Amino acid sequence: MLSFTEENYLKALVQLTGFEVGSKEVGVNKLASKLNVKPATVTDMVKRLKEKSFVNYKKYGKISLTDSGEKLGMFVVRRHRLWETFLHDQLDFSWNEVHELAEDLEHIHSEKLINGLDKLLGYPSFDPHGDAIPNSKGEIFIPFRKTLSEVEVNESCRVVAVKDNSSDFLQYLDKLGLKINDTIKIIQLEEFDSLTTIKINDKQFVVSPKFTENIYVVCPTCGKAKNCTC
Amino acid sequence: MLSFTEENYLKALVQLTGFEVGSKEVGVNKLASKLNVKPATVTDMVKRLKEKSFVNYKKYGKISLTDSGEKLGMFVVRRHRLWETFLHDQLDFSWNEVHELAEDLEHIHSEKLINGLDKLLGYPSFDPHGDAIPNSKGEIFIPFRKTLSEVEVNESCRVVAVKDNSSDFLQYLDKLGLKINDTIKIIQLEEFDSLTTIKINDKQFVVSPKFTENIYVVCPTCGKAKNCTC
DNA sequence: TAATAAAGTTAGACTAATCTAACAATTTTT
DNA sequence: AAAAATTGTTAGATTAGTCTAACTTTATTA
Ligand SMILES: [Mn+2]
Ligand SMILES: [Mn+2]
Ligand SMILES: [Mn+2]
Ligand SMILES: [Mn+2]
Repeated sequence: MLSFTEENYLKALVQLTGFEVGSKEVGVNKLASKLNVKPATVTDMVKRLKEKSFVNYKKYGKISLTDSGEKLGMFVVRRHRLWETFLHDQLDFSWNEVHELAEDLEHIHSEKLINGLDKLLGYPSFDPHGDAIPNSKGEIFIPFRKTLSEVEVNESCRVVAVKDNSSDFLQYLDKLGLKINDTIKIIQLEEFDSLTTIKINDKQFVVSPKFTENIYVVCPTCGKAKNCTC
Repeated sequence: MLSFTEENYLKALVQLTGFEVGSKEVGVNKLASKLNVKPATVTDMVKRLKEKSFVNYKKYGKISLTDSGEKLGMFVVRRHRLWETFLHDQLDFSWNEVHELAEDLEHIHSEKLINGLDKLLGYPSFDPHGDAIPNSKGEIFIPFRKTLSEVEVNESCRVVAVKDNSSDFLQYLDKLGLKINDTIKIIQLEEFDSLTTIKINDKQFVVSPKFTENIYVVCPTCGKAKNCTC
């Protein structure tokens, strides 16, 4: 059985090498800062994870997940996102309250519990932040999306997810009244400092790249993010 | 914040000194065997709990809970029993599957979560085994009950709780088809070896004291266990 | 290519929770 | 009251996960 800590390492590796763009490998320092521990600690732990065949690694080299490591990490993500959905849908938690608690709940080991939860929630595909939920086989299907910063002036788009899940950002979105599935129209873009004027539900706001780069959107008509001919 | 282990000690102390009959104090050996650790381990831990003012204790003396220790222990029991009820009522777990999982879930710290669960479940008073659930103030109300072994021949009674929560016992009850709220009639008692003939839903069984001493019942008419004049 | 910077490792230490084995105090029995 | 049994404590060891400080390897830059 995996310890909480081992699970956190595997989940972090999935997040850093799995569904993020870029490489399938990661360095000790990056993993350490993701987990808020010192590099020395990671070196130690990675050796143990290698012992158990969850990672590929050699001294001074990069770290990557083995198939079994990736699968286990993916299940932690599944549990995390299902709990977030449960808290949000069944217990009326807001989207900025669910993450912290899910960090604990994700370590409860029971396939029956998690599949029961999945059923209770109606087999949701996305969590309250719009992130895809891995299925009971550990498979995840992430739809193509682009960030709001990639949308042209005068175009409209539909919000499908939030990239930055921090409580600060989510509360800012609440202040703006922005929710998943809302439509945003780009009114104007100031090239000089990238400040963008947008319209959400007929209300107009000026937002910075910190906003536009952290909102995932698709075409409101066809639901695609690429090659949309609408 | 309390560790899992500290919480388990406080819960065990509540169970041994709180709602069981008898003394409000307990010895190191008894606590050790309840927690499946060695007495030496308990001595150590009890010193730490005393440091934090959760127990009263002096060398070679008995252990008892302080008010704050009892309150915290009672909240662990509340969480445990609410989770058991959730698993049973919402996720269709049987009453012999809930305990083990609740042993883990009871350590998730969130007042909001637990009160949300309480509301979702309709503020239940009893868990799937018939045990009283402490309320959000940490108060518990345990109704008077007697064991089936105290019921006279030819009398009927209603099952309100199960004393032995072991999976083995619960599965035996399932085999007999016995559930909370069922009515049992004592048909005959063999004084020699205390074997008892009972009737559950018109079916007759011969059971041993291991059964009759582990089933809590009340009068089917007035719901009382003492001074019933029905 | 040599110097410097960045990234990674090692050694040694700490804490919480546990154990075993030896010992000490208390209680019960004779 | 002495012996025996029970109950509880102490000392020393172990394990997982973490840290700091010193050191080594690899990468970047001049
Ligand atoms: Mn989250
Ligand atoms: Mn999420
Ligand atoms: Mn239980
Ligand atoms: Mn119970």
